[in-house]
Amino acid sequence: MSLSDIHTWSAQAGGREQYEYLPLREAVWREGEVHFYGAISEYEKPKPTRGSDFLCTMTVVDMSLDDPGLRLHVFAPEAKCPIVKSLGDIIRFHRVKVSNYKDSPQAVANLNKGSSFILLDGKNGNSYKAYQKSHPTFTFEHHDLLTIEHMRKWISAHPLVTRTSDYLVQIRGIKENYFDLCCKILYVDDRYLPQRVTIIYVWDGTDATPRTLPVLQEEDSLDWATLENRAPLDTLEAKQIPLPLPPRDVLCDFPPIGTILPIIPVVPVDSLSGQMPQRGDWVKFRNLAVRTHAGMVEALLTRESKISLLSTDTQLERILSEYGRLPQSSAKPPQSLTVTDFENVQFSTLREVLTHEKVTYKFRCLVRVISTFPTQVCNFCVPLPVSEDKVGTESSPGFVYGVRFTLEDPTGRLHAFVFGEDGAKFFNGHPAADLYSDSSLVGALERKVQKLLGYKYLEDGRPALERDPPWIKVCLKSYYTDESKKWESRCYRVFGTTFPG
DNA sequence: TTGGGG
Repeated sequence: MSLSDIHTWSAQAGGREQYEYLPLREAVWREGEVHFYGAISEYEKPKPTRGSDFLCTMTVVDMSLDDPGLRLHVFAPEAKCPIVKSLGDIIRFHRVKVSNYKDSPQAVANLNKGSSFILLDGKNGNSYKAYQKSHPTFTFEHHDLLTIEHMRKWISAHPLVTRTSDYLVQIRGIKENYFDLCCKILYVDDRYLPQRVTIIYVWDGTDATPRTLPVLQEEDSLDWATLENRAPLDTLEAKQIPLPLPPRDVLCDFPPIGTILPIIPVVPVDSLSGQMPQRGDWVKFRNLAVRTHAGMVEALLTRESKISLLSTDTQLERILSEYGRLPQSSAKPPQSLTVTDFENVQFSTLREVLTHEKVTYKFRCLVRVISTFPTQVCNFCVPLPVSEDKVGTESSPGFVYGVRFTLEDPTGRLHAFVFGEDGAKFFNGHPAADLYSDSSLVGALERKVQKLLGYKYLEDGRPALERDPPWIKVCLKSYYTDESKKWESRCYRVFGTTFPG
């Protein structure tokens, strides 16, 4: 029995009100209102309109019209919009108007004007119970059962055709002002709800291409004692270069590789309630805007953006080669201005450092130094505290290195301290000294640090406004400063690393 | 009424 047999038969059966369900190819040509069954091949979550309704759009297909199918717009109060669970589900619509838009047929259903629908699972063997219905009562005859069974068989044998977009990129390819992205929702951060700021963290397994950074402003007024004790992940307080990351317990559930892209809705949060994706979902964002903030790429969800369902068989996974832990944009094999001890130790991503199960541990990473504290090289060394019994003796006080680097790789950012002997080793050939009395040493160190921070110079010798730090290898160790709050006081240090300069 | 693959 063909689909049109079923459809025609439906008009003849039974005694009460009858609906003739048209094959979509026929519905497209029919004047006035039509009824049809369709398999959903594309679906966009409901969006507010300028009017009082929400608009939910989708593409429906059947055996008579499967490429590209029929675009369907549903106007309805937010609470009545069809909420489709998976592509390939089946929707039955009554009283839909088909018209033409830009030389293609287009169907419009208006729930305020008598349109109604039921929504069913599209997979074989599932129940015939609608998982959503626009009205408390609806017709359901034997022929409905047959149609659903017939469509399910067809759906299982026919891959759904979805349109591709010229704007579709992976996170590693984000460049343009607007883009589309297929990605997994890792976390929806509502911590800043009082200010009604929500951040949607997404991932697709690829690394964002590193951005240039602004030159650092002089800012040496922070107190060292508070620096080491400040929680390294306390994002909102970080100075100059922010470390915006979800809380550690959330981060621990994230994959170890690939950039986490924050998507920030710049529409009223209320208008998003119906379309806010859930943790774990794979979705397609359409028409996101790009913003770069402190050298990190962010996406903005605007009024023009849309959130679409993605078919569940979409699987994206980075090939875990020997370079799986290395940034996708770095040279292979990696080039580095530094040399580390333990060259045989495998690289870790900064996310692996941040989420490692042990508080104290040692790692080797490929990172960029995106800022230093202090910013002025003449403050890189501090006097050793003079012990009581030495006060008044002849010996001049010694100096040690005391610098904090902000490190970045595609997976995260953290602060790492370069202290004492580890600092002297890092700044190879320049032992700690009273830098205020040694301008030639300051000059030598400045040249090193500017290389590290990726400063570029204009033709007249002035530093360019943008800089592009190179990749360097570093050994990192994690430790804590407070026995009673090990995780809260966790810090990182650079060790076993030499920067010949 | 509302919007529509930029």
